[in-house]
Amino acid sequence: MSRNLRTLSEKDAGTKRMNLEQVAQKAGVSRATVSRVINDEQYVREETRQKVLRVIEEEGYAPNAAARALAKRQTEVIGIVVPDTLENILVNDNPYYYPIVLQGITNAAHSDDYATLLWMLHSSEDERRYYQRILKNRLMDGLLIVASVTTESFLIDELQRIKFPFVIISQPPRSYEGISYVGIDNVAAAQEAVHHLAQLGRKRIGTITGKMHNREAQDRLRGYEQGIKLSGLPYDETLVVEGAFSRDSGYNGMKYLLDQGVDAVFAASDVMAVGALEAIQEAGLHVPEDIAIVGFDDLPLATQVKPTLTTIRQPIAKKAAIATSTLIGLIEGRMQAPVQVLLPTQLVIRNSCGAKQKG
Amino acid sequence: MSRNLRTLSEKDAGTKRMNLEQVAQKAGVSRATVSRVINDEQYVREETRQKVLRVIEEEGYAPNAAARALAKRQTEVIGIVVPDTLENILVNDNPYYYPIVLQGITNAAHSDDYATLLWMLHSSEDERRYYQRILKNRLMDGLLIVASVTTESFLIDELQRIKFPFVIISQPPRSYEGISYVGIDNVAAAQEAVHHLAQLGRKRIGTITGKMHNREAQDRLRGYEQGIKLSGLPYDETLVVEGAFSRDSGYNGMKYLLDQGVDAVFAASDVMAVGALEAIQEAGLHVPEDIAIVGFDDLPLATQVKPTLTTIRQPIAKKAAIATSTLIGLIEGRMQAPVQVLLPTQLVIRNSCGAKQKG
DNA sequence: TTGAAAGCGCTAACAT
DNA sequence: ATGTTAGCGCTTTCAA
Repeated sequence: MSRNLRTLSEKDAGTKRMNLEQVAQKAGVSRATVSRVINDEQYVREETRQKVLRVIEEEGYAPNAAARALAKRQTEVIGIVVPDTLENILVNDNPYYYPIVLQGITNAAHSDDYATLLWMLHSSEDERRYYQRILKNRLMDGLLIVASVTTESFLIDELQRIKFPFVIISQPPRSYEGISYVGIDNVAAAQEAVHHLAQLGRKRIGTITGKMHNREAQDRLRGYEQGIKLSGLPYDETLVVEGAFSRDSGYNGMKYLLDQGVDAVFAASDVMAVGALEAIQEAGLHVPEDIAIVGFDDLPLATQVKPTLTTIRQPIAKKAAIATSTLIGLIEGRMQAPVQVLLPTQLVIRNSCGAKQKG
Repeated sequence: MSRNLRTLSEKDAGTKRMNLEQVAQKAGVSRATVSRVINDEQYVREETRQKVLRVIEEEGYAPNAAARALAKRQTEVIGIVVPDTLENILVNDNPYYYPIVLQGITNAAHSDDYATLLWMLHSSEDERRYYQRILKNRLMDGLLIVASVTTESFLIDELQRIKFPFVIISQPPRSYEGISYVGIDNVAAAQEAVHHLAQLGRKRIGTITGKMHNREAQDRLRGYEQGIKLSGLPYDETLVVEGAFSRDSGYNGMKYLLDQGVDAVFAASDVMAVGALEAIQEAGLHVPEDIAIVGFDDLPLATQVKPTLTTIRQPIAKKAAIATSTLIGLIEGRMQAPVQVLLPTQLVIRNSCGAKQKG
């Protein structure tokens, strides 16, 4: 016991921080005044403010976040929930997504002076426990959920029940009404991709979808259908094959589509597009001459393959940033849930679709 | 003003949480007893404990983290500093590293009931401000620094000055003495790689290094030198070319080494090894027949190229996990700084080195 | 424009 | 084994 005490005081020896009280004394004012200064409130005489500011600067004072959070009943911390195990992240072959999302979130959060608590699911842990741990943590004012293939419904239900502010990054399953999210318009994007291929004269346009329990996969398929119909082509469901967003599934899906004699393919992810590319080249065919490809995401990968990939670019960082400011708006009462945002995407034309004349 | 108040109370309507006091009342005990129960302390009669536990369960009570942190002067939160901009992360072509590290950290932290605050540098912000923001945040008990190519010396100096617990993931520059870190034994690893090539009969073994201001790059080069000498080969510095860990630099480095007539190459990263592979194949030569390659990292990439890459596997997640428990040990006074750990690596033999007979 | 004082929800002596 | 009490460092009325 006494040992613990000694250890603690020794540890703190060089670390001991000032508190409001001490700053107030040094500056010859009350704690309330110092509090007003650090919170940038009005009704502080400029002279007084300067005096206090000088002491703060000299002493390198920084307020104790826990005390502030306790008094304000607000922590200025938001949580980031990544409901995906590392295995999933790597298997999806899209390791870029999460770093970009995290960067987008922290960026936006920090510029509003919020810190971010990171929650990642790990494979050894069951989801229930994971979500419970998050829910028990009272150090957050709100939650950002990076949607995944796994089902975070328990978490969402709980959050709704206790009326805790949260925003989902990506569109949630259709069954969820009235929750806030920021996603992209997958239907419109896929439609544009397919329409583009049709405009280039392709007649038998196939598609390799994502896992169909996934909302984004569903919407991209819907966009494909609409694109086909709007282009005046016959809709042929034998040209639709279910993939899983991964390279392998793109490769295998393409093998199937080759048998169907397609002259173009819309892959619901760049990674699958690359898999498809391999299958085509292995079959001795050429892209885009024999078969045109359009992918989805615009990963760095898209420019690293030959031919470079025509693809749909989605604004990942922007999505994350908007979700973050939305959450903060919700927390601070400046916005009312649900806030639902769908961001536009952009068709990036490179060499795999044949729109560009070579040489 | 009154509007704000209304908004607040409305918002809290369904959210209002119990506090210790109320739990104590419901259970007919004092706050101290409830506190003992939730902190798993001894000296609580089993019967009492159960009674309290039941109320907690019924009411879904969870302690307020801010209040607890204030009283304990400990937050049970550690910070993760990623002093790399997204641009750097992507340019390094190793997007796998960070997700794995983050997973390793959160994993270990959560199992000790610590939460993790994530700090990422963004390109629009200067490093100084970034570090200052981190240092001002008083919501953390310690810091994990994911070492990078950029210089985090300001941060490290400050942390040392205020005696704030921190651990670096990867070996810091040699100029830092007495700080805690968890890295891998780069020298031994590189030496093993080179020795392996020599054992296979290779005589002119070149190397493509990382950026030489980087400690890991330096150590891998040192390991290369030692490996050459230990194998009884003449050390020839014209066989050393500086790369930058990126694919392009591997490609270009290999072009140079081809002119030097090497029969093997040790690339200080898998990504560079892949670049080198391309250069070799472009020159019409074969791997491993004409030139053998050993890489470093064992990324998923290593098994996705043809031939698959013989490489040094480093335990990234383990490194992160050990750094985390070390930090927590430091925070809780169970360990004394500096704690310096070097983890062993493992040579993974695949097809690019020629050790395996094909077919 | 400033100060006094009462919390915020919890922990940790100290008593009992 | 349990209760009492005094903080932890800040914010926020309220009064001056």
